[in-house]
Amino acid sequence: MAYEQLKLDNQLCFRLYTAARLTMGAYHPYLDPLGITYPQYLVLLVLWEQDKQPVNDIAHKLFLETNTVTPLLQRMEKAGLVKRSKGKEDTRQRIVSLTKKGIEMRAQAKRIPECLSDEIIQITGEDEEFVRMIPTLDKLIEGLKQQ
Amino acid sequence: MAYEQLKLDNQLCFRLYTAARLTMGAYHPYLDPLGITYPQYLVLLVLWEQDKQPVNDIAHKLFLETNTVTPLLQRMEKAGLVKRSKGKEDTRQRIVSLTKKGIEMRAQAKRIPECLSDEIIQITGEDEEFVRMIPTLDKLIEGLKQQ
DNA sequence: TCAATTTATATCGTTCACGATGCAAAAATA
DNA sequence: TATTTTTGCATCGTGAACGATATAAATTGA
Repeated sequence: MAYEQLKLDNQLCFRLYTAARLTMGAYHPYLDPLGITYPQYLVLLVLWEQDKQPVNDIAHKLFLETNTVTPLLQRMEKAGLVKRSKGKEDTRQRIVSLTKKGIEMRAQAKRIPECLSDEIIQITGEDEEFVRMIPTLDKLIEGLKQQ
Repeated sequence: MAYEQLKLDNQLCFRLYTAARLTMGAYHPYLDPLGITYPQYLVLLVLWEQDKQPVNDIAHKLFLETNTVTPLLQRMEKAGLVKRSKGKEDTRQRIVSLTKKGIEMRAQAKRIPECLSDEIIQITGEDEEFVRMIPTLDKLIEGLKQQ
Protein backbone atom coordinates (compact mmCIF):
# COMPACT_ATOMS: atom_id res chain seq x y z
CA MET A 1 0.00 0.00 0.00
CA ALA A 2 1.05 3.54 -0.73
CA TYR A 3 0.97 4.72 2.86
CA GLU A 4 2.81 1.81 4.41
CA GLN A 5 5.71 4.10 5.32
CA LEU A 6 3.45 6.28 7.40
CA LYS A 7 2.91 3.51 9.93
CA LEU A 8 4.22 4.40 13.34
CA ASP A 9 5.79 0.97 13.62
CA ASN A 10 8.21 1.77 10.85
CA GLN A 11 9.67 4.90 12.37
CA LEU A 12 13.15 4.93 13.84
CA CYS A 13 12.86 8.47 15.15
CA PHE A 14 9.75 7.64 17.12
CA ARG A 15 11.67 4.91 18.90
CA LEU A 16 14.57 7.22 19.69
CA TYR A 17 12.16 9.86 20.97
CA THR A 18 10.30 7.35 23.12
CA ALA A 19 13.36 5.52 24.39
CA ALA A 20 14.99 8.82 25.34
CA ARG A 21 11.92 10.00 27.26
CA LEU A 22 11.44 6.73 29.10
CA THR A 23 15.13 6.41 29.92
CA MET A 24 15.16 9.93 31.29
CA GLY A 25 12.17 8.91 33.38
CA ALA A 26 14.24 6.08 34.84
CA TYR A 27 16.63 8.68 36.28
CA HIS A 28 13.86 10.25 38.37
CA PRO A 29 14.27 8.00 41.44
CA TYR A 30 17.93 8.97 41.59
CA LEU A 31 17.76 12.65 40.63
CA ASP A 32 14.65 13.68 42.59
CA PRO A 33 16.36 13.13 45.95
CA LEU A 34 19.18 15.40 44.74
CA GLY A 35 16.66 18.01 43.64
CA ILE A 36 17.92 18.15 40.06
CA THR A 37 16.52 17.36 36.62
CA TYR A 38 18.13 15.25 33.92
CA PRO A 39 19.42 18.20 31.86
CA GLN A 40 20.79 19.73 35.05
CA TYR A 41 22.52 16.43 35.77
CA LEU A 42 24.09 16.61 32.32
CA VAL A 43 25.42 20.09 33.06
CA LEU A 44 26.90 18.78 36.30
CA LEU A 45 28.55 15.89 34.43
CA VAL A 46 30.20 18.43 32.16
CA LEU A 47 31.37 20.59 35.06
CA TRP A 48 32.55 17.64 37.14
CA GLU A 49 34.81 16.71 34.25
CA GLN A 50 36.12 20.25 34.04
CA ASP A 51 35.11 23.13 36.27
CA LYS A 52 34.88 26.76 35.16
CA GLN A 53 33.62 26.73 31.60
CA PRO A 54 31.89 29.40 29.54
CA VAL A 55 28.24 28.87 28.64
CA ASN A 56 29.15 28.17 25.05
CA ASP A 57 31.42 25.24 25.88
CA ILE A 58 28.78 23.61 28.04
CA ALA A 59 26.14 24.07 25.36
CA HIS A 60 28.45 22.67 22.73
CA LYS A 61 29.27 19.55 24.73
CA LEU A 62 25.58 18.87 25.27
CA PHE A 63 24.64 19.68 21.65
CA LEU A 64 22.24 22.31 22.99
CA GLU A 65 21.68 25.94 22.04
CA THR A 66 22.86 28.61 24.46
CA ASN A 67 19.31 29.89 24.76
CA THR A 68 18.43 26.53 26.30
CA VAL A 69 21.46 26.40 28.55
CA THR A 70 21.31 29.96 29.87
CA PRO A 71 17.96 29.59 31.68
CA LEU A 72 19.04 26.12 32.82
CA LEU A 73 22.13 27.63 34.42
CA GLN A 74 20.10 30.45 35.94
CA ARG A 75 17.91 27.89 37.67
CA MET A 76 20.97 25.95 38.80
CA GLU A 77 22.50 29.14 40.16
CA LYS A 78 19.30 29.87 42.05
CA ALA A 79 19.47 26.34 43.46
CA GLY A 80 23.01 27.04 44.66
CA LEU A 81 24.72 24.48 42.42
CA VAL A 82 26.77 26.80 40.23
CA LYS A 83 28.04 30.36 40.06
CA ARG A 84 28.11 32.42 36.87
CA SER A 85 30.83 35.04 36.77
CA LYS A 86 32.04 37.43 34.11
CA GLY A 87 34.93 36.27 31.95
CA LYS A 88 38.23 38.05 32.54
CA GLU A 89 39.86 38.07 29.10
CA ASP A 90 36.54 38.11 27.25
CA THR A 91 33.93 39.99 29.24
CA ARG A 92 31.14 38.74 27.01
CA GLN A 93 31.65 35.28 28.39
CA ARG A 94 29.99 33.92 31.50
CA ILE A 95 32.22 31.45 33.28
CA VAL A 96 30.21 28.78 35.05
CA SER A 97 31.80 27.23 38.12
CA LEU A 98 30.63 24.71 40.68
CA THR A 99 29.75 25.82 44.18
CA LYS A 100 30.57 23.75 47.24
CA LYS A 101 27.14 22.18 46.96
CA GLY A 102 27.70 21.40 43.29
CA ILE A 103 31.06 19.80 44.01
CA GLU A 104 29.70 17.74 46.86
CA MET A 105 26.86 16.41 44.75
CA ARG A 106 29.38 14.49 42.69
CA ALA A 107 29.91 11.96 45.45
CA GLN A 108 26.16 11.53 45.86
CA ALA A 109 25.74 10.96 42.12
CA LYS A 110 28.64 8.56 41.80
CA ARG A 111 26.55 5.41 41.71
CA ILE A 112 23.82 6.66 39.40
CA PRO A 113 25.32 5.36 36.14
CA GLU A 114 25.82 1.85 37.45
CA CYS A 115 22.37 1.84 39.06
CA LEU A 116 20.86 2.78 35.73
CA SER A 117 22.78 0.23 33.69
CA ASP A 118 21.99 -2.46 36.24
CA GLU A 119 18.35 -1.53 35.97
CA ILE A 120 18.37 -1.63 32.18
CA ILE A 121 20.11 -4.98 32.15
CA GLN A 122 17.63 -6.34 34.66
CA ILE A 123 14.64 -5.03 32.74
CA THR A 124 15.75 -6.02 29.27
CA GLY A 125 17.82 -9.04 30.15
CA GLU A 126 20.76 -7.98 28.09
CA ASP A 127 23.64 -5.59 27.96
CA GLU A 128 25.59 -6.35 24.81
CA GLU A 129 22.99 -4.99 22.44
CA PHE A 130 23.02 -1.61 24.16
CA VAL A 131 26.77 -1.40 24.09
CA ARG A 132 26.61 -2.16 20.38
CA MET A 133 24.12 0.66 19.90
CA ILE A 134 26.53 3.32 21.17
CA PRO A 135 28.79 3.75 18.13
CA THR A 136 25.72 3.79 15.89
CA LEU A 137 24.15 6.56 17.92
CA ASP A 138 27.45 8.44 17.88
CA LYS A 139 27.55 8.19 14.11
CA LEU A 140 24.00 9.49 13.88
CA ILE A 141 24.70 12.37 16.25
CA GLU A 142 27.92 13.27 14.49
CA GLY A 143 26.19 13.25 11.13
CA LEU A 144 23.20 15.29 12.21
CA LYS A 145 24.86 17.87 14.41
CA GLN A 146 26.01 20.11 11.58
CA GLN A 147 23.24 19.85 9.04
CA MET B 1 39.41 6.45 38.95
CA ALA B 2 36.37 6.55 41.15
CA TYR B 3 34.35 8.95 39.03
CA GLU B 4 35.03 7.33 35.65
CA GLN B 5 31.35 6.42 35.36
CA LEU B 6 30.36 10.06 35.60
CA LYS B 7 31.97 10.86 32.29
CA LEU B 8 29.53 12.07 29.69
CA ASP B 9 31.16 9.83 27.10
CA ASN B 10 30.04 6.75 28.95
CA GLN B 11 26.36 7.56 29.03
CA LEU B 12 23.86 5.72 26.86
CA CYS B 13 20.93 7.89 27.87
CA PHE B 14 22.73 11.05 26.85
CA ARG B 15 23.17 9.59 23.38
CA LEU B 16 19.52 8.64 23.13
CA TYR B 17 18.49 12.09 24.32
CA THR B 18 20.80 13.82 21.84
CA ALA B 19 20.06 11.51 18.91
CA ALA B 20 16.32 11.96 19.47
CA ARG B 21 16.59 15.75 19.56
CA LEU B 22 18.78 15.97 16.49
CA THR B 23 16.66 13.49 14.54
CA MET B 24 13.54 15.46 15.40
CA GLY B 25 15.38 18.50 14.11
CA ALA B 26 15.91 16.73 10.79
CA TYR B 27 12.12 16.61 10.36
CA HIS B 28 11.86 20.40 10.43
CA PRO B 29 12.40 20.98 6.70
CA TYR B 30 9.52 18.61 5.98
CA LEU B 31 7.13 19.51 8.81
CA ASP B 32 7.52 23.30 8.79
CA PRO B 33 5.91 23.64 5.34
CA LEU B 34 2.95 21.63 6.66
CA GLY B 35 2.76 23.86 9.73
CA ILE B 36 3.03 20.99 12.21
CA THR B 37 5.49 19.91 14.88
CA TYR B 38 7.01 16.46 15.33
CA PRO B 39 4.67 15.38 18.14
CA GLN B 40 1.73 16.63 16.08
CA TYR B 41 3.03 14.54 13.18
CA LEU B 42 3.05 11.53 15.49
CA VAL B 43 -0.57 12.14 16.40
CA LEU B 44 -1.42 12.33 12.71
CA LEU B 45 0.42 9.05 12.06
CA VAL B 46 -1.75 7.43 14.72
CA LEU B 47 -4.97 8.87 13.29
CA TRP B 48 -4.03 8.07 9.70
CA GLU B 49 -3.73 4.44 10.73
CA GLN B 50 -7.11 4.58 12.41
CA ASP B 51 -9.41 7.58 12.57
CA LYS B 52 -11.71 8.41 15.48
CA GLN B 53 -9.86 7.42 18.62
CA PRO B 54 -10.26 8.54 22.21
CA VAL B 55 -7.49 10.64 23.75
CA ASN B 56 -6.37 7.76 25.87
CA ASP B 57 -5.72 5.43 22.92
CA ILE B 58 -3.63 8.06 21.18
CA ALA B 59 -1.65 8.77 24.34
CA HIS B 60 -1.09 5.07 24.91
CA LYS B 61 0.19 4.45 21.39
CA LEU B 62 2.66 7.32 21.74
CA PHE B 63 3.69 6.33 25.29
CA LEU B 64 2.65 9.81 26.43
CA GLU B 65 0.50 11.00 29.32
CA THR B 66 -2.93 12.37 28.54
CA ASN B 67 -1.94 15.68 30.11
CA THR B 68 0.62 15.99 27.33
CA VAL B 69 -1.71 14.88 24.59
CA THR B 70 -4.73 16.96 25.56
CA PRO B 71 -3.09 20.36 24.98
CA LEU B 72 -1.43 18.96 21.85
CA LEU B 73 -4.84 18.01 20.48
CA GLN B 74 -6.28 21.37 21.48
CA ARG B 75 -3.61 23.09 19.42
CA MET B 76 -4.24 20.72 16.52
CA GLU B 77 -7.96 21.40 16.74
CA LYS B 78 -7.26 25.13 16.67
CA ALA B 79 -5.11 24.54 13.57
CA GLY B 80 -8.05 22.75 11.93
CA LEU B 81 -6.40 19.34 11.75
CA VAL B 82 -8.66 17.38 14.09
CA LYS B 83 -12.03 17.57 15.76
CA ARG B 84 -12.65 16.49 19.35
CA SER B 85 -16.18 15.28 19.98
CA LYS B 86 -17.89 13.76 22.98
CA GLY B 87 -18.00 9.97 23.12
CA LYS B 88 -21.42 8.40 22.63
CA GLU B 89 -21.29 5.28 24.81
CA ASP B 90 -18.88 6.81 27.30
CA THR B 91 -19.42 10.54 27.57
CA ARG B 92 -16.19 11.02 29.51
CA GLN B 93 -14.26 10.17 26.38
CA ARG B 94 -13.23 12.66 23.75
CA ILE B 95 -13.17 11.06 20.33
CA VAL B 96 -10.54 12.63 18.12
CA SER B 97 -11.20 12.55 14.40
CA LEU B 98 -9.40 13.96 11.38
CA THR B 99 -10.82 16.96 9.55
CA LYS B 100 -10.67 17.27 5.78
CA LYS B 101 -7.43 19.18 6.20
CA GLY B 102 -6.03 16.46 8.45
CA ILE B 103 -6.95 13.74 5.97
CA GLU B 104 -5.49 15.62 3.05
CA MET B 105 -2.20 16.14 4.84
CA ARG B 106 -1.55 12.43 4.62
CA ALA B 107 -0.77 12.65 0.93
CA GLN B 108 1.57 15.57 1.53
CA ALA B 109 3.38 13.65 4.26
CA LYS B 110 3.65 10.43 2.30
CA ARG B 111 7.27 10.86 1.29
CA ILE B 112 8.59 12.11 4.63
CA PRO B 113 9.74 8.74 6.01
CA GLU B 114 11.71 7.83 2.92
CA CYS B 115 13.20 11.34 2.71
CA LEU B 116 14.36 11.01 6.28
CA SER B 117 15.82 7.55 5.89
CA ASP B 118 17.54 8.59 2.67
CA GLU B 119 18.99 11.53 4.52
CA ILE B 120 20.22 9.42 7.40
CA ILE B 121 21.79 6.91 5.04
CA GLN B 122 23.46 9.71 3.13
CA ILE B 123 24.76 11.37 6.27
CA THR B 124 25.95 8.28 8.07
CA GLY B 125 26.79 6.13 5.09
CA GLU B 126 24.92 3.13 6.36
CA ASP B 127 21.50 1.71 6.87
CA GLU B 128 21.94 -1.74 8.32
CA GLU B 129 23.13 -0.57 11.72
CA PHE B 130 20.03 1.54 12.21
CA VAL B 131 17.74 -1.28 11.23
CA ARG B 132 19.54 -3.45 13.75
CA MET B 133 18.98 -0.83 16.44
CA ILE B 134 15.20 -1.03 16.15
CA PRO B 135 14.51 -4.27 18.06
CA THR B 136 16.93 -3.16 20.77
CA LEU B 137 15.09 0.13 21.19
CA ASP B 138 11.79 -1.75 21.23
CA LYS B 139 13.08 -3.97 24.00
CA LEU B 140 14.20 -0.95 25.98
CA ILE B 141 10.88 0.83 25.49
CA GLU B 142 8.89 -2.26 26.36
CA GLY B 143 10.94 -2.79 29.51
CA LEU B 144 10.75 0.80 30.70
CA LYS B 145 7.16 1.64 29.86
CA GLN B 146 5.66 0.01 32.94
CA GLN B 147 8.24 0.63 35.63
C1' DT C 1 -30.05 1.53 45.13
C1' DC C 2 -26.57 4.35 46.85
C1' DA C 3 -21.97 5.27 48.35
C1' DA C 4 -17.10 4.37 47.23
C1' DT C 5 -13.84 3.73 43.74
C1' DT C 6 -12.03 3.95 39.32
C1' DT C 7 -11.55 6.01 34.86
C1' DA C 8 -11.16 9.72 31.12
C1' DT C 9 -9.97 13.97 30.45
C1' DA C 10 -8.69 18.66 31.73
C1' DT C 11 -6.09 22.33 34.22
C1' DC C 12 -2.05 24.23 36.51
C1' DG C 13 2.79 24.98 37.43
C1' DT C 14 7.58 24.10 36.28
C1' DT C 15 11.19 22.86 33.22
C1' DC C 16 13.07 22.08 28.98
C1' DA C 17 13.95 23.08 23.77
C1' DC C 18 14.47 26.23 20.27
C1' DG C 19 13.56 29.95 16.64
C1' DA C 20 13.78 34.89 16.54
C1' DT C 21 15.58 38.91 18.21
C1' DG C 22 18.44 42.12 20.99
C1' DC C 23 22.77 43.92 22.75
C1' DA C 24 27.26 44.72 24.08
C1' DA C 25 31.96 43.33 23.48
C1' DA C 26 35.46 41.58 20.57
C1' DA C 27 37.47 40.88 16.06
C1' DA C 28 38.03 42.01 11.34
C1' DT C 29 38.71 45.22 7.89
C1' DA C 30 38.63 49.40 5.38
C1' DT D 1 41.56 54.60 13.92
C1' DA D 2 36.77 54.14 12.55
C1' DT D 3 33.41 51.16 10.83
C1' DT D 4 31.60 46.78 9.89
C1' DT D 5 31.00 42.11 11.15
C1' DT D 6 31.07 38.48 14.24
C1' DT D 7 30.60 36.42 18.66
C1' DG D 8 28.67 35.33 23.41
C1' DC D 9 25.01 35.57 25.95
C1' DA D 10 20.31 37.00 27.24
C1' DT D 11 15.32 37.62 26.49
C1' DC D 12 10.88 36.47 24.50
C1' DG D 13 7.33 33.53 22.69
C1' DT D 14 5.57 28.94 21.62
C1' DG D 15 5.20 24.13 22.13
C1' DA D 16 6.08 20.13 24.33
C1' DA D 17 6.55 16.88 28.72
C1' DC D 18 4.98 15.65 33.07
C1' DG D 19 3.78 15.65 38.21
C1' DA D 20 -0.03 17.12 40.93
C1' DT D 21 -4.63 18.08 41.23
C1' DA D 22 -9.54 18.59 39.78
C1' DT D 23 -13.96 17.01 37.94
C1' DA D 24 -17.45 14.51 36.03
C1' DA D 25 -18.97 10.15 34.40
C1' DA D 26 -18.82 5.23 34.69
C1' DT D 27 -18.15 1.15 37.46
C1' DT D 28 -18.01 -1.53 41.58
C1' DG D 29 -19.78 -3.32 45.58
C1' DA D 30 -22.00 -3.10 49.93
